[in-house]
Amino acid sequence: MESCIREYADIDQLRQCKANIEEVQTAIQKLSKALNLAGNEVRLKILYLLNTEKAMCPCDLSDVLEMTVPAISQHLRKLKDVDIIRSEKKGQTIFYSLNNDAAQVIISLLGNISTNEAVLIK
Amino acid sequence: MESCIREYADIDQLRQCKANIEEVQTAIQKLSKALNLAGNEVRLKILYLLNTEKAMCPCDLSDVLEMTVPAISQHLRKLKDVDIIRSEKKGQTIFYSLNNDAAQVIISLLGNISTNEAVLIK
DNA sequence: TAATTATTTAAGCAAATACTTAAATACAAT
DNA sequence: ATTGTATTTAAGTATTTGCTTAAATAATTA
Repeated sequence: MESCIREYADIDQLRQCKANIEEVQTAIQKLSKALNLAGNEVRLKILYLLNTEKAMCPCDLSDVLEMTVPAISQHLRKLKDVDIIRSEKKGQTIFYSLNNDAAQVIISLLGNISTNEAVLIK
Repeated sequence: MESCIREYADIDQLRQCKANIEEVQTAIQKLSKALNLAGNEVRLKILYLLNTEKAMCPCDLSDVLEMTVPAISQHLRKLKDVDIIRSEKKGQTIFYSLNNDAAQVIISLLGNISTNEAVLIK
């Protein structure tokens, strides 16, 4: 693209950056995917609830979050598709819970949310 | 909505959840907003670069990320709108850098990305 | 002052998102 | 077997998103 013409553009720095970015490419891609999923108010609430309540069914979540069951179900599917949550069937009820391995990043964000001064976003 | 009819639905638990959610409502809203911004591959790369390079201009970012300048500029604006980043003008160049206060959450996520086993997302 | 460079803004558009409602599936109970 | 409950799936739709290109601003240089 070579859009920089500034003579004081540090060509070496930029080359370094490109190499650097390429190295973390897949890690960033995965992280952004996880953050994108958590970056939805409804889904973050679901994750928050699963973190505090251990396990909940779509029906309960629908109640608590005051949303239709299909809407909840579709969010759950997205989270399950990337293994952030897992499901366990008991009778005709399906209980969802956090998959602690993959949800680690998000759990750490949620952990201190109630007493969180770190969230200074406008 | 009252979609749960299961007799073993713990009504008290659900009421507790609702109260709980209401309490963290604004915190979750803010956090999801931040995560949503970071949950975009291009923006996460920008944040990663700003974290390692201290400050960069749209022009440099355009070079490194191989995207048009307007595309970069629009991402920067979104990040700036919520004060995750700030800008400093030097001549006709505008240098963007992380606003450590508001970017704290994200910085902590990026900090260990290169050696990150925590990101197990598919 | 005119041309160049860095950046933003605006308009347009294709793709993604998040809901809605209706239908399908699966299990349970009568 | 039939009805009822829990859930998912599918189709439709309005909104949002992230780019594109072109034009507008602003600062620098010739």
